[in-house]
Amino acid sequence: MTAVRWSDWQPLPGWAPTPALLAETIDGGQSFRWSRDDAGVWTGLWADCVAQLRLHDAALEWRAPLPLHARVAAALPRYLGAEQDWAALTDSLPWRSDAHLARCVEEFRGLRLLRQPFGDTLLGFLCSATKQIVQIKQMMALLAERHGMPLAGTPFRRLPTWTELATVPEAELRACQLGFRARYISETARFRAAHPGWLAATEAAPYPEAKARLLTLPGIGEKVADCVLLFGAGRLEAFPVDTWILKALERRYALDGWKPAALAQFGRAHYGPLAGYAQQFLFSWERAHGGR
DNA sequence: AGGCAGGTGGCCA
DNA sequence: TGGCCACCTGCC
Repeated sequence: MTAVRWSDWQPLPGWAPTPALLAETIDGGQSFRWSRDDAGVWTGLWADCVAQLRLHDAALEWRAPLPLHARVAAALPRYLGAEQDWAALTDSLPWRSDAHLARCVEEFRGLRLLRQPFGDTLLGFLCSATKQIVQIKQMMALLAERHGMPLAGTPFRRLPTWTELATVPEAELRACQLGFRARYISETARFRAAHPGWLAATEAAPYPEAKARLLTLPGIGEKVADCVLLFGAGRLEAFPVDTWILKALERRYALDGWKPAALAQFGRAHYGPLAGYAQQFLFSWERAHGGR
C-alpha cells in the first residue's frame, strides 16, 4: 500500500477548541470513526470523506488525502457544525437558573454537536446498545474494512451504505463483533431496501414524525432514535437519555427515587428546545467526573 | 477471571 | 405502566 498523499495543512476558522474539547467533540461518543495518533493528529471518516485535524498554535487545522481534497473542503465545515452559532446557542440554554448546567457549560464551553450523515449515524447507534465507545469503534472499523467501498486513491474505506448492508448475510455482520445487534442491522437494511427514500424522508421530517418513524425500526428505541436525530440530523430538541444522563439528573438535581421515565420527562421540560445541546454538556461533565 | 457495558423488545402482573 | 430478563461478546 502506498502512503497517503495529504494536502497541505490549512486553517479551519471559527472554532479554536482546546485539545480536550476537540477530543470530547469528535471522540466523545457522538461519532465512532476518529482516532488520534501519537503526534496528536486526528484522522476521521464520514460518508465518503476522510480528514485529519490538528491543533497548531491553538488554531484548528485540517487536511485531506489529495484525491478527496475538494470534497472534504466542501463537507468538513458542515460536519463540524460551522453552520450554527454555538456561542449564541449556549447562551440560550437555561444556565442562569441552573447552577449545575452553568458548571457544565463553563467546563466545556465551545463544545459542539456534529452534523453527521444520517445513514452512518443510524448504523453507529444501532450498534451502540450496551457497548462502550471503544467497542463501537471496533465494530465500525470492521464493518468498513470488510463491507465498505474503498475511497479511491486512499487506503481508507467508507462505512457500508444501507443498500450495501442489505446484501450482507447476518452471519457476516455478527462476525464484525455486532452480537445480537446484527439482527437489527439486517432487518433494518432489508426494510430500507424495500422502502427507497424512507431514510431521506425521515431525515427531512419534523422532529416528532422523524422520531416516530425511527421507532418503528427494530433495535431502535427512545435513546437511539434521539441520538440519531441529534448527531445525524441536527435536531437540537432531541434529548437522548442514557445511563449517564439518568445519573446526572438524579444526582445533580437531587431527584433521588425518581423513575427513569420521570427523569427523562423532567430533563426535556427543564432544558427546553435545545435540550439535546444541554444534554451534551451534562454528558461530558458526568463522564469527566466519574461517578462522584 | 468474570461482571458489565451510551438499550431494546417481549412477556408478565 | 412498571418490572424483569434475554440478547452477544470483548474490554477493564
